Amino acid sequence: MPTFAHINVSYMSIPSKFTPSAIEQKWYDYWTQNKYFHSTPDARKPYTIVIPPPNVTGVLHMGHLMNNTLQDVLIRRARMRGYNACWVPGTDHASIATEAKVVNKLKNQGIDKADIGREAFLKHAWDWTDEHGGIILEQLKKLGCSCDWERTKFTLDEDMSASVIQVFVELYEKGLIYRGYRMVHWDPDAQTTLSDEEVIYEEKQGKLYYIAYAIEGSNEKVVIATTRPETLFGDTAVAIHPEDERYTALHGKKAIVPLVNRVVPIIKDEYVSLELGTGCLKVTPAHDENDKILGDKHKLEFIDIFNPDGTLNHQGLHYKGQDRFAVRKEVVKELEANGSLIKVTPHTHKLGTSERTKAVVEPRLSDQWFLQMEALAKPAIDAVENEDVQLVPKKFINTYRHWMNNIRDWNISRQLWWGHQIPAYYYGTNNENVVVAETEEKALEKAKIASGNDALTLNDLTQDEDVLDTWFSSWLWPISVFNGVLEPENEEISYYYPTQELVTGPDILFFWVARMIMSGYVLRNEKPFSHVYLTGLVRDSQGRKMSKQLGNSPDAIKLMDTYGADGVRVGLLLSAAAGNDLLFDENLCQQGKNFANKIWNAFRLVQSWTVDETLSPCKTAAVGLDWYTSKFQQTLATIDDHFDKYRISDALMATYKLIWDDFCSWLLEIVKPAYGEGIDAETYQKVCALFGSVTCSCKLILINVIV
RNA sequence: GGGCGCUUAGCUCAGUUGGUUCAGAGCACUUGGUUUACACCCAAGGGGUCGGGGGUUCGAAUCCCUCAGCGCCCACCA
Repeated sequence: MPTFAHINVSYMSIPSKFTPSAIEQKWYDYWTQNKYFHSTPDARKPYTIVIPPPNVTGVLHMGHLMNNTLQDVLIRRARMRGYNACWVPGTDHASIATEAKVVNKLKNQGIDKADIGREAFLKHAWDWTDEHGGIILEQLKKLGCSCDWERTKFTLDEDMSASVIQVFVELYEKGLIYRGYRMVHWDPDAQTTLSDEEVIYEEKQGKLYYIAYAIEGSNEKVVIATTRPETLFGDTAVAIHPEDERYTALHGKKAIVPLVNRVVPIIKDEYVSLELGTGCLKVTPAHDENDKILGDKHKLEFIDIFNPDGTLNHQGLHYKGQDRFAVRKEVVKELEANGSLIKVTPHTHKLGTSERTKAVVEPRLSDQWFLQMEALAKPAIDAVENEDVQLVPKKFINTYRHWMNNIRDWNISRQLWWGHQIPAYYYGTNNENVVVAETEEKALEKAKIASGNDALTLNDLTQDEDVLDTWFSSWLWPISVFNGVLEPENEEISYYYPTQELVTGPDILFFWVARMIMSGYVLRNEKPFSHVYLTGLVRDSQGRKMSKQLGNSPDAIKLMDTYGADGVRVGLLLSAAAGNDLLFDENLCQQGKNFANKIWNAFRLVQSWTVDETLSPCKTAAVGLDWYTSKFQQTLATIDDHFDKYRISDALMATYKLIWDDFCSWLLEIVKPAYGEGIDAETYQKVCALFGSVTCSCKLILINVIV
């Protein structure tokens, strides 16, 4: 007896090994023998999908449901068509997000991360991971995802970590990775740098402050406009446009920064706009990217006024130790009191905020590791442009190309502990020399050679404190899960790579997809996947983004309990046009649940019939069967076509109508014997066969249909 | 500021190369039926100047221009 939908939630784990497993072989035989689906000429070739690894301590949300249902449908279809389908699951250590959670947890216990040190902190982080990790994988099983579970990977697994380190070393040796003192995005909450992609610009209503700076040796003043008066402690120049006639009198003069009374030069630079503000600019080289350029050009002093947590350091004088935003208010008051504040006007501007912590990002100068991107981007751009890697839907090609053509070097170091520690080792009296190697021992060898000093010992080496950006491990995912970094020629990677599909959201097109394409070419000179299916965002029925704050995101687990995994899967797929956001409505899950029940009821009906051997084949039924058989073949071709074009919801709708309207409402009604009467053997047999085939087509989507 | 996309029935969306298979689907709705598979059913039905305006064409939801509204991505401007 079959178990069903909302009653029972089960999952099938179908392992795919290099040689087909027994279960797999059984599936394959079943499909080929029954010819419900034509096996393709490519049958038995690998068909691989690597899962976008969810955060290890994460919980299933609507996006996951959508994403993984799609992957499951694709992988089941491949399996049915006779491919050796392999779907690799796994989780991501999510450096910054996980570390933030652990820091918070410790804080609640009155423990400060800095006090306990790296080792003890990592112990806590691993405890946390062991406790919460893997929950999300169990939830995926509940959703019915037929992953190859014994292949499950975690980005901090030993071999995965070794892969990351090796790639770092390789790219460093190729000269693609370098260390540089740059203006980077600093997240004062997480106290780490961020890559450009991790900064989200949000429009904020701010103010523009007009402040008078005195001119040295005169009673004149010059008025500058700024949105950040608190940074005046770091001012080391005032800039004007060389041809600005309003200010020709200032050429060669010096200005006095209020409050600090620092005498700074008035510099001339074309960069200054004649229209904006007052045409006169304060220059804070340490805290603004443009000002840094001016600072370098005019050889200005760089004065860093902030502590890592966003409070002011001793440069902030009497504001030392106070938060930057509190200081802004106080500085404005003080300026007003001494008459330096001329006026304040409202001003909207885009503020950079941290993707993870939402903190306002601070531009900050520091030593960081970078990966040169320009050379890596070239083959990756070509791959997408000539459709060697196909983006579905195509509209994302433009976005992709634009980003890739303007790509900047990737800041890959993070001032965190949870992650892959950078394999760079410093030595020398001031740690001024650096070597990069997979292990401490290898580093020591390199250091000895580089320094010519054979007496160096491990104690003379200090490893870089920083870890790598999480995405620096994710970008290797399709390769590293098959151990393709450490053993580039191994059987598995040669067989499974490149993979066929990547299913993910457009929000990580740059974070992840583009970088995987780049890593594929730089490490293996081959694309990582042939198709990228970009799903839409799941929104609520009013079109709002699902978010914790709004509380409009349904509990994925509860949803499955209410409607069954099948109901939820159908509900999501019904509106799953690629690349379009979908407005999620629970009614669709209800529809999905109804669909599952419809099949269940049809099964009960057929089961209830008793065969009467004395009856000769019914003629009406034969006509019905012929009609339905042809209808079925026709629809099957349509469904296949929809799938080939990634029109998953259309494929589902075609299946839905075939079963509901054609099979149930027409065929079964025609064939159904009158109450109390039996059915002839031939008709019964044919109906059963057709029923088997009809459920085959929905097996892609419904996981529990077993007849 | 630059780029991309969307606007079709009450709702969510299809509509691929412009032409009697182009005005569609599902849900919702209305009416009738059915009470021994399923009220999670069956049948029939109503409902849209395809965002506004202009143009190209024998012919436009489909191509071009323009306006309006919505959304997304990118960008260092005080």
